[in-house]
Amino acid sequence: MPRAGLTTDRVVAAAADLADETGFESVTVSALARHFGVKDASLYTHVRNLQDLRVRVALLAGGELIDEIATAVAGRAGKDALTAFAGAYRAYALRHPGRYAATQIRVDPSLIPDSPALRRTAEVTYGMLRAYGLTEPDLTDAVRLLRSTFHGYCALEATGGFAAPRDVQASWDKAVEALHVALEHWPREQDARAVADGTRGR
Amino acid sequence: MPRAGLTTDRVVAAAADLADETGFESVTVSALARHFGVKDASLYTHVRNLQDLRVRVALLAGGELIDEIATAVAGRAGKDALTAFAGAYRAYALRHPGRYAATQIRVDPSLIPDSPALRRTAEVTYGMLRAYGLTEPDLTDAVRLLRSTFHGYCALEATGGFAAPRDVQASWDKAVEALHVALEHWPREQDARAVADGTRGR
DNA sequence: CATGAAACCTAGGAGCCCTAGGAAGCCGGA
DNA sequence: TCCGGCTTCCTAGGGCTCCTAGGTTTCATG
Repeated sequence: MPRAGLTTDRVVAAAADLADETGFESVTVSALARHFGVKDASLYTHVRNLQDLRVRVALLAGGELIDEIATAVAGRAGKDALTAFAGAYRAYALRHPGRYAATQIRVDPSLIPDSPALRRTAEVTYGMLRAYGLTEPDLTDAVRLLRSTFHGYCALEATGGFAAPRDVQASWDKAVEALHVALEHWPREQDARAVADGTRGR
Repeated sequence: MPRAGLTTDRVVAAAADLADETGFESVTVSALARHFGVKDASLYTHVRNLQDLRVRVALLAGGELIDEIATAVAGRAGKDALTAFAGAYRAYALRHPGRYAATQIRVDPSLIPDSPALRRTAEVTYGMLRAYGLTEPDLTDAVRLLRSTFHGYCALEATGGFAAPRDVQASWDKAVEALHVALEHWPREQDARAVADGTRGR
């Protein structure tokens, strides 16, 4: 019987495709083995276990995502860069729902430095914000705000969270504009004082 | 042998507690049966299947969440209401990670009208935004922006997405302030035109 | 052609979801 | 008090999953 010619990369790529088709949660060693016409035990030569497979898919997807974002942002600045970043981000999430879901798993922090994708993500994101003239810690706060909104929007959209009869693309564009406004009028110290005296718990 | 005295409500409540302790994904019929000292087949008297159990946990958590938010928002308006809403939202997500994760599952749209929690969520959210003077479709856009940011932030925080050495609570406070700024300077039509001529894809 | 390193296999254990049908507790009314 | 009858909980079992141990086959290389 001829061999399937499996490698770790081929297995991971097939897992990513399967995730996009049927959902990241339903990516299973058995289903993957069926796809290759192979017994499931055979896959454990190329992948340590299911967790390892998922992490590999996550790193693959994270790299693809930041590559597309970096391409879209290249040569742009300020609002221009922000809308390009946002567009590329959501486009990837819609085009590759399973891969995108993979990027959200909790990954062992010890192997984060091994991944160039995560470092590049930080570089591109902070670079995009340079035009807004923020300094630490506001810069980190702004990055967290953007990541949260982008991810939250895509996650809610993916799970059917936006039921209202309003075009989702139009809402997205408005949200990006609103974020741009927030970045331009970023709350500084004197503004923060007023809120601190208000209703915040601590 | 005395009976365990199970009911659907008790099973769902135990599932929610188990979710908070060990994660929503690891809530299993078998584990739940062990918790009650009962065979797993016995639970199928009270719950149709695992999917049904998860939906019930989601509806329970959604109700609890909106109740706490409504209590926090009551009697407040504008920025005051926004910070109260945000604080109650994140506090629930941190205190009940498993229940909160449950609220994010995709639920059959046909049984949404049965759930008063979802209607109340819409009422409270739209009511909170009244002070900002927005009208449709900006109102829906703003609701989507807030939900996205709140959910995205809590989701990223839960999966360890915020690695930078910056206090997460402080970042959250800044994000809420930034959202308030965005709502006060909400981009209107004349502003939108400038962006439309810019880099947006379509 | 031999040999060593892989890729791939069979066999099997354990956990999970779920169904079908039987036994046991608990309630009402006679 | 006793006796149906309803409900709860059980045993039994099938199917799918992850994963390990150890054997066999394929393939490249000397």
